[in-house]
Amino acid sequence: MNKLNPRQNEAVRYTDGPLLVLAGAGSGKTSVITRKIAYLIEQVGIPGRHIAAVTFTNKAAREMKERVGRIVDRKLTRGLIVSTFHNLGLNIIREEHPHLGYHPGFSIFDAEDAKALLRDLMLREASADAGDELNDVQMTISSWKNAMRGPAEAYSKARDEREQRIALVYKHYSEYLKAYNAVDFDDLILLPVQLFRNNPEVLAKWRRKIRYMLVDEYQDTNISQYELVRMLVAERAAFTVVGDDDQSIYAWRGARPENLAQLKEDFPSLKIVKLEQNYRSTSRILRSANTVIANNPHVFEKALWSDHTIGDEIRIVRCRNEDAETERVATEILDQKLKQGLDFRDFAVLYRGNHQARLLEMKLQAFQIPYRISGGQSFFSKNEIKDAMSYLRLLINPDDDAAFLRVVNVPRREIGPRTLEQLSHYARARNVSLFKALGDMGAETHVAEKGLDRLRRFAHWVDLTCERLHSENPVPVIKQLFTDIEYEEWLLQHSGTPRQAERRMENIWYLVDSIQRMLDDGKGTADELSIEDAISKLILRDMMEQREEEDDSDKVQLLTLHASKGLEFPHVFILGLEEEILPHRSSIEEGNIEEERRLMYVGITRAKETLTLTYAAQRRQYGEKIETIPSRFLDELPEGDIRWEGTGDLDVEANQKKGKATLSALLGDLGL
DNA sequence: TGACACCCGCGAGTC
DNA sequence: GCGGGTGTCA
Repeated sequence: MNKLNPRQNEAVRYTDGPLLVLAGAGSGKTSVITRKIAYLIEQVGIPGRHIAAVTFTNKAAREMKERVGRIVDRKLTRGLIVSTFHNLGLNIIREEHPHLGYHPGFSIFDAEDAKALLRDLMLREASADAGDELNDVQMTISSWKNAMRGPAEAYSKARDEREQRIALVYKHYSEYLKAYNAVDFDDLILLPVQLFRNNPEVLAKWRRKIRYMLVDEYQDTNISQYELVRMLVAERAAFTVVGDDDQSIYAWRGARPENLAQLKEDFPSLKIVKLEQNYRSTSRILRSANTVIANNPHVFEKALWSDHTIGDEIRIVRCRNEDAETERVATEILDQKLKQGLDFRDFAVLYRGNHQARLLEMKLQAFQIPYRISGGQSFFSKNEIKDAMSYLRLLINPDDDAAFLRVVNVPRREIGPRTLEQLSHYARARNVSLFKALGDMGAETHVAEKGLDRLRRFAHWVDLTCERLHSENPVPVIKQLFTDIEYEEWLLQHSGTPRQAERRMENIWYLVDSIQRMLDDGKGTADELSIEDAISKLILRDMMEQREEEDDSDKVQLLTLHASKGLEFPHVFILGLEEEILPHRSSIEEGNIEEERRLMYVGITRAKETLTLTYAAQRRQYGEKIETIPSRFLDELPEGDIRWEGTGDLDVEANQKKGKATLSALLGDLGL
């Protein structure tokens, strides 16, 4: 899509004031943002280093960066910020850490580290009951942070005893993070906001730096993210935000679609441009999406249209039970692939909950259909990567207790829980990190001589490696580290097969390589990274996707409706169009049907050519068979654009026959 | 440290 | 009904 339509053009060229672009699904919003960056640099004359474009995911940031790189001269994009909110926050914190009381090389606790710390605090302080589940505590603290509420305020505004207890844990949690020279993900946004509030000069400096700001997926911003944007753009209000209130599906993790309407109040001169031409789907698919979403109240009205053909009817397939449902999808994929000469990658199956994928997976395997499940284990949650990252974190910040505890006995150094408990007791009494405690722990402690000895040997080795990391070429030092600890041996002992161990070791080398690449990339430029910078950036980077994209083999895509946002597929199936599934039971109970409807809307608008909705008349749920009720959203579809199938019963056997026939046809096709 | 019994709870998942 | 997490043995 090289030529912009009039509305897109307007969105790109309007730079006189604050701009909100309401971008419907498939209306080319990424094009608008990238073209606008080019326009700002080339036509308006704002140097790239004074422009910041912010997204939510690394993937989106990467894509945008790449697209800008394709249309703008590399020299002109120097210093241009295209990053996630969290990366921008990290850069601000890194540059301003003295104002915040952090030391260089501070650690970033991921959700797991944070959880471990909270678990520890809850056990220790007994300030929270067993009734306060760990996840619940973590979520509550996170939501307070996202709403920019500190521990003191959280305590004073606590509505009940439970919240008071959590506020106390929150207080200790913050203190410990600070003591560990660590921040969590929420802090990456929160700390810059607090910094800007308390230091007008620092804020002024960043306002001078960022002269124009663009925000993608604006409906997904939470309170603190919006505040960050608002503070940075100030009265000058040189910004463009792009969003779609109908695709707001993350309220449960703090997103505030209200921020769209709020913008109009905070910036009365706000101009609004609507992108309503859809370049993705057939008009039947769009009409269906429009009529469904019309059942939601709207602050901003919009209607998608397309000049594509009318396309096939939306099919609603009733199946007898969930077995028949998933089997139907499998056989249909084979059938359509064969009849229409399609590839497996042309199909996507969407569902409300991850568990729905399990049965589907089994059926696809049975029919030997290759598939890819998104949302699987990410690169950074792999154990070996977590180990490696913890070693690196420990090297740049020895006070990082979470990292220390993870690696102190990996591989085995025969430092057991008893020794560690005594060390941690000692550290707690003196309010220092475990590593520091180790440094000045004397013979007066009750730590057994053997344990102490082993701990000291470990500490000595860390110190030594630390020193070398800063005085020598860092990457060979890191490689040496894994040799030192005989990590490969350890993997061999702890993996199922030698092949698996080998693969896991390859992951480690891949990680080391990317550190090398990050250091090389910035060499000699203003973006040159120190080893500390590179490591902390890595914590926020998901390299998994890059790896997967290399392997773009021909597979059916299986994903949740949430994970499908932003993607498109020629042929889409959505499973489980049933009350209590879509809309989800808890949403019905909470009275939050609107977000479920948006989820349905997102699902429908993923489809380019055909859309098939299925439901099971009977489903096993929590062990018992229940008669289901077809989803209310089915009734909201335009009657003229849908076709019901399988309303008669007994289609399971027919399906199975059809499936077998298709399978043998396929095998015949392959000459098997 | 691993094998196994038992119990719980059942939503989506970015950084 | 089942997967995952925890606790308890050897």
